[in-house]
Amino acid sequence: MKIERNDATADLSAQIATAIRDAIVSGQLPVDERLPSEAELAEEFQVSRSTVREALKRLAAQSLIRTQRGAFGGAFINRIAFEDAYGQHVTTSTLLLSMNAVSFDVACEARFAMERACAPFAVKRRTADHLATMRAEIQKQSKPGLSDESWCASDVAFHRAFVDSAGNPVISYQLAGSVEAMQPLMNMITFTARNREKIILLHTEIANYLDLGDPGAVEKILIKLSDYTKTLAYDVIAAKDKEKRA
Amino acid sequence: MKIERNDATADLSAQIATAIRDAIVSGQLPVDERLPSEAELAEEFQVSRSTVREALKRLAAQSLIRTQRGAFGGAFINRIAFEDAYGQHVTTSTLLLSMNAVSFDVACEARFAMERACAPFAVKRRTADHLATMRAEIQKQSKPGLSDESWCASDVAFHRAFVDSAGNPVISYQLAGSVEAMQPLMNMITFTARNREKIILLHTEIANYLDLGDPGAVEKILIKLSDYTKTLAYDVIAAKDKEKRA
DNA sequence: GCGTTTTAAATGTCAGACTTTTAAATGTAT
DNA sequence: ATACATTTAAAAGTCTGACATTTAAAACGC
Repeated sequence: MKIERNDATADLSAQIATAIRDAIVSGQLPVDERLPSEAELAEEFQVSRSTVREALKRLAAQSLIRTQRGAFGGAFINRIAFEDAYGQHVTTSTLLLSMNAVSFDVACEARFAMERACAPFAVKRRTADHLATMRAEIQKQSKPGLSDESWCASDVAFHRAFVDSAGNPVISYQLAGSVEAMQPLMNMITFTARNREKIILLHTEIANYLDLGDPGAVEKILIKLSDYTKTLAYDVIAAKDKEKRA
Repeated sequence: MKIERNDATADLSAQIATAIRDAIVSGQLPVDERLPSEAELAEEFQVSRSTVREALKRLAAQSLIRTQRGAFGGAFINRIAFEDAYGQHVTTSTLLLSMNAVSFDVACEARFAMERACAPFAVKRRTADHLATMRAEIQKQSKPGLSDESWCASDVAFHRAFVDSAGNPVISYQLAGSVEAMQPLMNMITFTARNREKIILLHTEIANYLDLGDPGAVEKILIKLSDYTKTLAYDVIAAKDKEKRA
């Protein structure tokens, strides 16, 4: 591994983390390879062990390495799992939306545009399992007395099943960021029984057309769902504005 | 902030990082809020300062906080910028593809499916700037003697401009992961002059139809481009297999 | 040969000191 | 009084050295 500390202004631990990260990303360090021990790295980079540890924690936070205690333990290059990547992506996306005043419209547009892109693959590859999951979520959504939060969670689960039915893990991963990150925004909406009824109808139509294998129809319903979601959001925003002025 | 350390098996620094992360993600800590000093956090969580520091470095690695030295410095909740999120997303996606033996087909399908989803918005919102960038990249690609690496970089720049022309930052962010993460895979392909010529033609057509405002045509070209890219990849894989057997 | 114990190597944690940075507070001269 | 220089204190950054804990290999005993 190269000892290249480019940005001399940054903290030592950040420089070291970057150096190791670059080595990992560029493929110089194969998966499951063990890094030198903390003491050895400290010697190599001419810093204290604490500094090395801080660098390693940075890498661990990104799932680039995992550490194992004990003899023959150490820091190992981690094969990043889809699961880990999901989590990070969702966290980042959620914060990105909530902190940057991304409008509901923009987030909604992005999400449904990408969901529509799943339709052609979903009709080809959806399994009975996917359809069953979607229909189970629809059942849940029909239950009276469901809290807004549980409703939204079920909504996410439904859409997740739909996206997964496209049978492409990369698409599922990328979309996790858009679909799940919108949940906090959706949670702001108070869904009336009438709202829910309409959405459940659209969900049912999606499941049905997916079953029938009509991608065009699925896309059309998704557009309707997107439009309706936006309408509901408008009402919430309008109500808030009114409140503010009062 | 709550002192909740759920997973007693994890390292203290990981537990503390999780506790603070949860507080940030759930919105309990507003942007630019200052966290207590390291010494205060150490007291609060009843651990040493080093342990707190390791926790903070983990959060810094995810751009959740930024630290400032000096009096009135400290750790502040960071407003995560699209730029930071881009970088993390690209790093994670790149490793996800390279480490998990995601087939070229799957990655390619995901990428072009999502790029196609941009077409309707791109034709509506593309500016003269976007078109100029795309055409400039096409010019670059026509230069003889361009290295494969430079060629791929320009290819990414072209597609990035196309995606950006959809005028939705969330779409741009999500797609960065798919488009840029494929570059290492694309780099494995050796592009002959003839290959490049064909791709340049398709790029030109995309720019032209974008200019004309025909989303259907753009999508068709993107499908052609996707198919052609897959063909080239097949050849590389076939050649490698042959080499292996020899 | 198999189970147990020992051992050594590694990470995890702690305590305390020192360095550097930074902005506010204070002082000083015009 | 204002502008500039100096001091000061708070905080992160770094280092050193110690000890605790975990773990798998090696040594040992039966």
